[in-house]
Amino acid sequence: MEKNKITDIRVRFAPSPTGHLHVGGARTALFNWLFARHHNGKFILRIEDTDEERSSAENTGEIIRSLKWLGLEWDEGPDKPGEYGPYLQSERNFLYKKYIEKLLAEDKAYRCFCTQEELASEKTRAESEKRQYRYSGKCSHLTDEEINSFLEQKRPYVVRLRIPKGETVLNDVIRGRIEFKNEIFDDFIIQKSSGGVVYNFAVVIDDALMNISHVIRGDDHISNTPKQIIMYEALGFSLPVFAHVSMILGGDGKRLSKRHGAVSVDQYRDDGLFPEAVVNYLALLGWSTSDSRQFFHLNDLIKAFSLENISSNPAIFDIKKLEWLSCEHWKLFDRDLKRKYAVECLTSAGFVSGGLSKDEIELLDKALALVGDRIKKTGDILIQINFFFKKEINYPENILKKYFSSGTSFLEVLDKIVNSMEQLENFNEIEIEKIVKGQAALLGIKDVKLMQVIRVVLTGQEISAGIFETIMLLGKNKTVERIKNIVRKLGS
RNA sequence: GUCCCCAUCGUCUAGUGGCCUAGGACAUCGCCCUUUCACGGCGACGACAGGGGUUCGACUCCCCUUGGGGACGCCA
Repeated sequence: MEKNKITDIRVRFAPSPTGHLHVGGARTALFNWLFARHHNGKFILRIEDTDEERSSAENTGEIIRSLKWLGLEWDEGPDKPGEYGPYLQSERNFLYKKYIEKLLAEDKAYRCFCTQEELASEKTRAESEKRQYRYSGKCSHLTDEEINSFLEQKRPYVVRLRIPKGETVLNDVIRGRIEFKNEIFDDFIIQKSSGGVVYNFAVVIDDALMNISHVIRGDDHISNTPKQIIMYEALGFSLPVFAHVSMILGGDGKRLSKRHGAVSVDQYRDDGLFPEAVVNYLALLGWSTSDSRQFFHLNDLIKAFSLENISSNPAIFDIKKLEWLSCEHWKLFDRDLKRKYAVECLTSAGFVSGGLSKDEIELLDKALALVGDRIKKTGDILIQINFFFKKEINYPENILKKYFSSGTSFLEVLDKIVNSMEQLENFNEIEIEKIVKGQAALLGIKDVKLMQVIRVVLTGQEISAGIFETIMLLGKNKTVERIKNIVRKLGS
C-alpha cells in the first residue's frame, strides 16, 4: 500500500563548501543516504556554494572525497548529472527568477525600496524602545504608480515575502508537532538588491524542483523551517516531510569546534580509523535499535535504519567508542580487505613500492593472520608488521639502553642460541622454544625475559605477536642474521 | 531580548503508564587468561535534573523552574 510513496523517495545532502566535511554533516549525510537506500530511493548531493566569499572548489572536492571515503555514493550530484540538475546551487540562478516573478504577480511578495539607512534607523529605534525589531512593512502597500516610478528611477530594491497572519505548523518526524506564530516573522527578504536570491528561498525552490520527498537535516534549521513552509505554500508546492536531527556536541556539551580535537571526517581518516567503523559510530550517534545492537556493517544499517528511531537529544562525540568499533570492524574484515589496508600502509610508509610481489603478498597475509586482533587503526598495522618487511632493523637508543646496557649481558646467550638455531635440522617452533627455554634455565632467568630480548632483537620494538610464531614467519635466515648482527654490533 | 529544540549511568542509548529493586554498549576499576602488546572471560562502580500536578500507579502524560543547545542577516 505504501508502494507509491516508497518508489518516490528522494533525499538530499546539501553542504555548503565553506570547510571540510564536519562529523555532524557526515552524520546528516549518512542518515539521508541510509534512508534512501532503505527505501530504494534516490540520494542527491547538492552543493550550496552561493556564498562566494567562503565557498571554494577545493572544499567541494574535499567534501566529495570524504563522502566517498565513507562509502556514501550519491545517485545525482555535481559529478553525476541527473534530470534535476544542475547540482551546484551557483549554477541554478536562472531557475529562481521565474518564481520571484510569480510571487510578485500574485502579490505574495513585494518590492521593497527602503534604503539600508532607513532600515538601520528602524532597527536602532526598535532597540532603544527595547522592542523586537521587525521590518515595518513600509513598502508593502505601495501603489502601482509608486512602484513604477521607483523602478523608472532605477532605485534598487529587494523582494520581500508577505507573511500571512496565523500560525505555521511543522510536523517533524523526529520531534512531532511544532507551532510557530507567524507574527514573530517579518516580511523577510527573498531576493537581494543584487538580484541574487536568499538561502531560505533557494532551498525551497531547489528542494521542490528536485522533488525532494524528505528533508533530513540538522536541528539548527528548525527555526528556518516555518519560513520555508510559508514559501512552499505561497508557491503552491507540496511540503516534503521534515526530520530534524540534533547536533553533535563536544565533550563539554558545547558546540563542536577545533578545541574538541578532530571535527572533520578527513581527520579521522588521517588518524587511521577505518571508514566502516566511522560510519557505524556515526549511525549510533543519535540512532539506535531497541535491542541496543552496536555493531553494524553498512548493509545492516540500511536494513535496520528508520527515521523513527532517531533520538531527539543532542549527542557528544566519544572517540574511545569509535576506536573500539574500529577494532571490532578490523576483526571481521576478510583477508582481502585487511590486505588492502595493509598495502596502503606499507606503501605510504615506503616499505614497498609499486605492487607487491607474490612472495610479499604471501608474507603479508601470513603476517596479518599472525597479528590477529591487535589493530585499532591503520597505524597499528604498520607497528605490527613493519619488521617483516624491513631489510635491517634500527634499534632506538632507549631500547638498546633498556635491554643491553646494564645487568646481565644477553649477548653471550644470544650467541649460543643462534648457534643452536643454525644447527637445527628442523627449524620449527617446538625446537626453538626448547633452545630458548633451555638457555634461560641455564642462566637462571625467567624464560619470558629472554623471549622479550629476542623479540626486541628481531623486531626492534617491544611489541609483536607471539615470539615463536614471529620467528617462524621471519624465517631461519632473517632470524639468524638479525641475532648475529646485534651480537656483532654490540659485542665489540 | 524574542522564538524554538533538548534533558535516563562520565559517554551513546533501551524504555511509549504497571514487565524497572531502570536493560545494553563504550569508558573506568578489580580479578582471570597470558610470552610483550592486544584480544578474550568474569565481576564491580554508575543514571531517570528539581518541584508541582494527572493517575490506583509515573522514567514514561501535563505545567513550572533550572541547565544545555539553536535560530533570529540583502550568510548558507
